[in-house]
Amino acid sequence: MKEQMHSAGWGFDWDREISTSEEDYYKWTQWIFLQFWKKGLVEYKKAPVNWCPSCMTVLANEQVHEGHCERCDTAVEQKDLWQWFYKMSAYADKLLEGHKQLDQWPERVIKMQQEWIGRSEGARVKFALEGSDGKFIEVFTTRPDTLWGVTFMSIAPAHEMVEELISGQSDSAEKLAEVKRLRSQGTSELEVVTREKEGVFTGRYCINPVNGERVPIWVANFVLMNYGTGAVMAVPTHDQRDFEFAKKYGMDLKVVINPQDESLDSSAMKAAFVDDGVLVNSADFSGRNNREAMHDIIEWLDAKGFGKKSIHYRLRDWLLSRQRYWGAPIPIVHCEKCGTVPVEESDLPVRLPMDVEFKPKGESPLKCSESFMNVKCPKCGAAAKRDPDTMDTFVDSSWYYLRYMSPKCADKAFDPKDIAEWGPVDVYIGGVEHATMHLIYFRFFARVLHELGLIPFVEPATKLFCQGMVCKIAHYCETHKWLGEDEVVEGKCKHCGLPVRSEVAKMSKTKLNVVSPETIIEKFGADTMRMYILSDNPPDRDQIWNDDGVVGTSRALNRIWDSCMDSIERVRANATGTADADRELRFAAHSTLAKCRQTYEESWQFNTAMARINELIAAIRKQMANASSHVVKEAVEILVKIVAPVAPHIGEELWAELGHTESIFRSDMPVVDQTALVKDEVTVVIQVNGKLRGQINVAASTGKDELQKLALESDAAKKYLEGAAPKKIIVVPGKLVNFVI
RNA sequence: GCCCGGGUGGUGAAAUGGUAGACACUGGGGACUUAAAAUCCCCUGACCGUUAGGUCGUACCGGUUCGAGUCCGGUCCCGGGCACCA
Repeated sequence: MKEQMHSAGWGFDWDREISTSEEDYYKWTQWIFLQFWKKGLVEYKKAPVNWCPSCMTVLANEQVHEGHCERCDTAVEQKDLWQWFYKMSAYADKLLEGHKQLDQWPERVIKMQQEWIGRSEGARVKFALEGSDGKFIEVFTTRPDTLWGVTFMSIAPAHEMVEELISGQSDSAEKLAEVKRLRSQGTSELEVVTREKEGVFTGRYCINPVNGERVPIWVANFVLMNYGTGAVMAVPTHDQRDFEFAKKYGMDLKVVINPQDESLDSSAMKAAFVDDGVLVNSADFSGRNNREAMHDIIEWLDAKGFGKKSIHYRLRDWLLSRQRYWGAPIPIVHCEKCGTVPVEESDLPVRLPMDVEFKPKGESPLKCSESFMNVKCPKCGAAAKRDPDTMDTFVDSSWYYLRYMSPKCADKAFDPKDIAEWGPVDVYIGGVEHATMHLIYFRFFARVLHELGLIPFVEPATKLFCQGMVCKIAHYCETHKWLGEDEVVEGKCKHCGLPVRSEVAKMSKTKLNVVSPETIIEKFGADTMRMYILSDNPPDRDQIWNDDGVVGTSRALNRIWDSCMDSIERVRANATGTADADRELRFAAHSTLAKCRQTYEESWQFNTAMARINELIAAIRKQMANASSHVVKEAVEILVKIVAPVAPHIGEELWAELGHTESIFRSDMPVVDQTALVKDEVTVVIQVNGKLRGQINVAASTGKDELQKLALESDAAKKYLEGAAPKKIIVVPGKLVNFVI
């Protein structure tokens, strides 16, 4: 990797190299954990993981296909584990608020983050549990206006009251077995939304506070424990998901909102009515517009003690624990007497042990290391155990930019002086795939570190640029999984002959569709590779990898070299050229210079800048023999200057060949001569009804009236107007004249 | 399914609401050469036409506009994300 970067000529400061897996880095990742702990932002709670009983390991959602393990096809279970969290949801509002100062971040990233954080306003409403002493189930709803239409309640399979609700009934065992099945179904959002909606009736009822109606309580596989309260009121007439569920299980339907001037018949409804309308069957609120009544309904709920206005976020707490080896060990000790106790800062780092067996045993690999696990409680000194888990690697990447600013700092995570000097990051570059996860963790960390007084800024990066993803075709065989390109022969798997499924996907190690730039460097050199990448397509657009065009870039660089060599002759001749040639060449050189400066400094539209460089090369070649020596010299030097940042090797070499003794990278970019950009003649298009019918060349200074006159005299106008007067004439000086007939 | 992007020649693409296809790749033709490579020049969206020129054309359908690849509404397809790939 490093070798590759060197050979490509990327200008990294290797003195700042860091490695998040080294203890001088993860020591500080652990230290930051302790600061979060002190601030009360660390929580230990139970959370489910995907568990493959055959592989004895925790699976990522992407390793689970239709409820089965990707590797061995065993049915995946959900296993509750005690795990560590950062309380990121407490920062939901602050993270949304922070978007206001991110005016140099792409709009789409902000949009995605807003959606991800998902602020929604509504109410929490308590439904009393029938036949209990004061117990209740609390729901969060964004639609308190539909409270009178509730016909059942759905609670998450993982809801803490499920066992209690179901117990003591003749068929409790069957129901619990069914709930267990629903619990095993996985909690990824994609899964939850796509899979068949299923439920189990608990046999119990709760009471709708607004009208005293009995509401059956169901356990439903589309309700998530980590969203809201884990319980939702169901209004099948006005929510499509509830509608489908009610139809499937034969639940009641009750209309509480009618479209304007129409009356819905619940038995005839084919889908939920989700638009706004007029409230009906809703006590005192009947007859009002549902949207307008919302606020009053919430106030009424509050006054009556039925519920409260509530703002809820989709953003969840950040699950840190990983049952893996690589990662920073969580600096916590579990003591029987003292509970969970943080490791003393002076005892950091908690080092990854070396005596670890990697056989999957269904537990963290660290757990088998006696030397690691057995420790004294930092509080009471009694024998205790270390936490066996390591941290999510997203934690490492949430603060590495600070370590880059202060890589050698030995006694702190980073030196405030360095951070003040370098931070925040001026331009942060990464793919959009990080829009919601990494970039939110990254912002969350900066905010907390700021509140801890450790960094002076709140937002970690002033400007964000998302380069497009490099994609390539990837192949998948049912038996042999992801295949490299050389393992596919005529659309079939080389190993078993089965047809492969192919898709264009982001390059990734898992999908075996990665290409390295080395082959291009070997064949054409680093300059060609660098320039080709910039020429090929706009940097923010996804790209399907293809190196067919590389020869074009290679040829362009050769032409630059040849032109420079030729120019040396011409310059030495001290020739005087024609005025036309001089003017054209100066125009080409300075307009290209202007484009490149603007591209490098601002727009980053490199592909079009590279196209303009090609045009300048052509102009130099065309005018070389006709232009004056000093103009040729100027044009060639501009060319070399604008090429050098992209192709530094050839740039430096040519600069020396042109007679300069100092490095090109120590010289300034030339300044655009505006007078060279002035054109005295322009082409104006003649249109008839918006269709191109001809063109005329006129002086650039031609005004509107004069242009209209000239256009009327043009051959095209004569031909298409046939002497008749046009209904309307649109004149855009310097551009076009459009006759409407 | 939801959120965010994208869709323009054979290919990568260009185009402040104003000449669609700049610049390249591929392909075709030619020059140079004993020959080949390299290099250079010309052509290369489709259809009609000998030329001049014309018609169509920016995923699809509709709208706004003198004028739409560009703006608006809807549809389809592809990619990214959906919280343990990182």
